[in-house]
Amino acid sequence: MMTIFNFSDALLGWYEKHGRKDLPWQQSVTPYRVWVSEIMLQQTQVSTVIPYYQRFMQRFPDIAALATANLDEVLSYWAGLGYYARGRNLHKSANIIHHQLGGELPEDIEQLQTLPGIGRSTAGAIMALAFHQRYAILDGNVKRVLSRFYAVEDWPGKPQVEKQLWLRAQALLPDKDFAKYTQAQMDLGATLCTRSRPDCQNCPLQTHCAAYAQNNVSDYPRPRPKKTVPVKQVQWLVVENKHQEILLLKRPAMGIWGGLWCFPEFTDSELETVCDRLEIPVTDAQILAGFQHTFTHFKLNIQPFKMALDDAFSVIEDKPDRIWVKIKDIEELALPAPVKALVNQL
DNA sequence: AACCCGGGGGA
DNA sequence: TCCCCAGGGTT
Repeated sequence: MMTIFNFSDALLGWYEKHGRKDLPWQQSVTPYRVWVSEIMLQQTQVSTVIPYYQRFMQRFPDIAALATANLDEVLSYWAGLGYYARGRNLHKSANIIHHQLGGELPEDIEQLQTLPGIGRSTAGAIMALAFHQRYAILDGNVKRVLSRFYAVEDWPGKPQVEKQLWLRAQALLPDKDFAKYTQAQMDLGATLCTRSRPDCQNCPLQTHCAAYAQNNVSDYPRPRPKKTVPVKQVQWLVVENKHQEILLLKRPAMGIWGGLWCFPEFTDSELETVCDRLEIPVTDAQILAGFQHTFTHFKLNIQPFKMALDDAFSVIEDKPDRIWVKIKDIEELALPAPVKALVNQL
């Protein structure tokens, strides 16, 4: 008697033995806990997320706590995780839920996707993990697994390819155990069908994996087309007053490091112009060690300077987007990684 | 140094 | 509808 290979059965069987069941967001599961974890897990690996998740849930244990907190505090809990729009959107969505949707996450995929920060894949994950409904996800793990399983000959980020992968993902859904199945896919991609050195010998899908049959698993997924990245130059000014406080400016909500605190930044301006703009006296600046910060789309060459204001300067009061802060209190603030790195050098 | 990754917003 | 953007971590 011939049996047909069943993808979801194979995956679920593997999950029972080898899947992860002790992640923080798998304990006392609620839609809110699933939601926060899924947002943090966008672009970010489990091991990085865990400590942030613990701290975040301790401070914002439910939707009401998050909605009523101020955005700066939310961002300070996000600082270091990257992609700060996620934190802003999480806060914005919590407010929409708290004030307009009766305080609970909607149990409806269309409505979930209207909330800022929740796209199709995250909505699918919430529907499956929190509400046990039959929805597919298509995160990086699933894209990698399916690209290999079907030997997909194009970059999975390409819109046309992505569309096909969604269809595949939906076609493979089981008819029950949606939460387990969703977790199983993520676990397989994260722990076994990894980008480098996948453990094909222990893979439940090995017998029907097209890439494995071709003996070229590591050629999938096909890479993103390359682009050359521009290098940008920027100067940062570390201004210290007589109270050993540092001047930080809040960046605009849009763009790089939106809403986070940074050193005053300039590119070509004269020091005099910069001081003028900052309403501080022109003082000799000392050059500090430069360093580079790399993004996917560009590189940033950062040249910091330090300026110590003399006793004659009386501190101008803080404004909403401008603050004088003691080094030891700086940890409380939402700072991008290279700012934190420079602070640690001071 | 190259590569990875969900969603928003503008072209 | 497509392309660009964003940031820290891993390899």
